[in-house]
Amino acid sequence: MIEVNIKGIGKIKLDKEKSIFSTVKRIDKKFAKKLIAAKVNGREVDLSYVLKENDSVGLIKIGDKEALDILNHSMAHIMAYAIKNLYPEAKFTIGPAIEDGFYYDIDLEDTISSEDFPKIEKEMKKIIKKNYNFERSLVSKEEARSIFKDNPYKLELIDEIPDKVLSIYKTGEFIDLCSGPHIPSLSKIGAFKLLSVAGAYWRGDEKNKMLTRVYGTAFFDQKDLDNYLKRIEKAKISDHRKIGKDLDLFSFHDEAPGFPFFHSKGMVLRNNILKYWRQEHRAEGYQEIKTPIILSNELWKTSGHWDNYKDNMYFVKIDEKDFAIKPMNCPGAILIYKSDQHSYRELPIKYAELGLVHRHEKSGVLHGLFRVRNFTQDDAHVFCTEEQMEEEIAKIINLIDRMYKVFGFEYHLELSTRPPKRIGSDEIWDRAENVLKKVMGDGNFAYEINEGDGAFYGPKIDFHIKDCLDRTWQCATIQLDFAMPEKFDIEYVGEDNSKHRPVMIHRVVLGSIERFIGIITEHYSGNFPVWLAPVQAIVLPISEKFKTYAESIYSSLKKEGFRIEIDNRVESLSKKIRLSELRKIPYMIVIGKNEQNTGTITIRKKTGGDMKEIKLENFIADIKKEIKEKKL
RNA sequence: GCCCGGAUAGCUCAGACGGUAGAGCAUUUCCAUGGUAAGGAAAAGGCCACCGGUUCAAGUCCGGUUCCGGGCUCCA
Repeated sequence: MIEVNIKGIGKIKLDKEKSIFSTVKRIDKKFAKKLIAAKVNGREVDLSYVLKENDSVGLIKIGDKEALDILNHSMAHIMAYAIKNLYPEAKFTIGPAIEDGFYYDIDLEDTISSEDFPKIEKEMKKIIKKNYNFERSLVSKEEARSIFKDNPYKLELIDEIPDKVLSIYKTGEFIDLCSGPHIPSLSKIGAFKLLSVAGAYWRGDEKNKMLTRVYGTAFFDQKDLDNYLKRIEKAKISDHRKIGKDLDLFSFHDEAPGFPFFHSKGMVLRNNILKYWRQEHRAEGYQEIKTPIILSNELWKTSGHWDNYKDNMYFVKIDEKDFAIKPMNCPGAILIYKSDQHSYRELPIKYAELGLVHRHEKSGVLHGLFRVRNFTQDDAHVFCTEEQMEEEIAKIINLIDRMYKVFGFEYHLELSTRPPKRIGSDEIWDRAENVLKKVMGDGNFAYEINEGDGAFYGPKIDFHIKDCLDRTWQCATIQLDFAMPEKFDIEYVGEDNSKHRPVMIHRVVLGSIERFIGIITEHYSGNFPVWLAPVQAIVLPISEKFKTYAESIYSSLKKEGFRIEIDNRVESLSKKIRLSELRKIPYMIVIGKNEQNTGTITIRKKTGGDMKEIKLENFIADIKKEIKEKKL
């Protein structure tokens, strides 16, 4: 007689050891059908797991996040099985479940393209029809080595597993090294689809062989797959590269790969963001500066960039002397600090700089405005005393929080600690990391730790924003730096009339203005709030008869400073509305006989429906209020 | 940088087997003077990314280059 505790069911006595599935089935047959796997004493196991005395069991059923992960992981095996059937020489490496799907990395002589997907999917369906089980068995390391003797990747993995006994799973003829668990039956698979194929280095190391990675996704229900595919489609139409082109915001050209061109409508976004940015920074006591783009190599040697950042920098020669195009703004700010003596009374000194930096990025990583080779950082360098730094960091966090709210962003924090390649002593790093931890702790900010990801001169707090494809992007960062002041030997005169070393805080709020514009474009799907919209309203006369009145409305609004257009073309109203909708202009102003007679205008909001005939001055007051409040 | 794929009109895309280019939208003009997401007609618009090769003949086949896309590595 053994006793186990099953969460949601309670303590159960069994007269002999039984599997989880048969135990639950005896109690609730219907419920058992929904089961996918279980967690015994905190470890995920198959439903075939045989219960032991005192086991504490949590059930994983359809609907749980873990269940979907297990399904996807099982699908990776099925896909591998199918690929093995079609490409017998394929060597399999790892095939995990990931967010929204799974992949398998395969060493393959043939190339697979998305055109091969139907063929592979068909083979997968054939396998699923056979309704195999995932048969788990335990083998010794020696047995495992002999089973996978032709697969150097699996052998490498086997050698690294500390356990003496390894688990393998057999599905039909396909055997894979795997800790499991798996779905109890292939009949649980509701729907699946192969999504894409890509290259991936073995173990993510670019020195290793490039493997073929096939991505796919699976769900318990066809409807869930359909919804997922719809979501992907929706993300595609929010893509800032597409919207940027459609709305004439920016462009890229072969003549300057990775260097964005901003069109006049894109500049409206940019200038309005910066206007707001300057307003916030003035209020916070920042002084705006501007430093050169080209600076002597000597400076970059002093700063440590030459040793730590050279591969990402561009260089030029001027009058036989070597110069670098700045990849960061800090040395310039330091030169300004050094151009004068400073007293403790002046601190903190906060230099803000919208600095254009250039960084050489590998060609394969360029990605619209998200990843470019030149960008404008909304940078600032705070020079302060050690006593002031906590307060200053807290102020920066609050500033970032305030500014992100205006755009309606969610974000999370990460603390990046000392990287292998760095300047400054371990004591300095300890101190700096502790200060950042303390400030986040005091402010009750949850954060993750990103081990070894700090800048070469100091640890940092990073703010990550989520975009429409659920990718996260680093925007704001706060970096604490004891090293650079040392290198540049900067100082202030203290209360005691002797010289002291200030601490430097590097920080950006929006990060890169270019990237930020990309992010908000996706965030709003191009439907910018009125304060940002490149065109805020468009006047649409119903016919030529009302041209004069329409033009008078247009010029009144223009005079008020709004970004306004008029569509005077000889086209139907429906067509003009459609085109304005496609251009995502927030307000359409329809002018016809009624409006002319009563001296009013009719407002049509982009969202449709909501139409009203009002007086021009009321509209002006409304829209001014909306702009002032930066209404979302 | 690496793997796979792509590049045809301003935009979105068609173009079997090689025989020198086609649609829709946008643009211009004309007709219709219109009431809330495409009124009708016509015109104009192309070094088919670039360089080379095969061929009587290349948008199409083969090399190479550039750029773009999906990933990997890296990153604001």
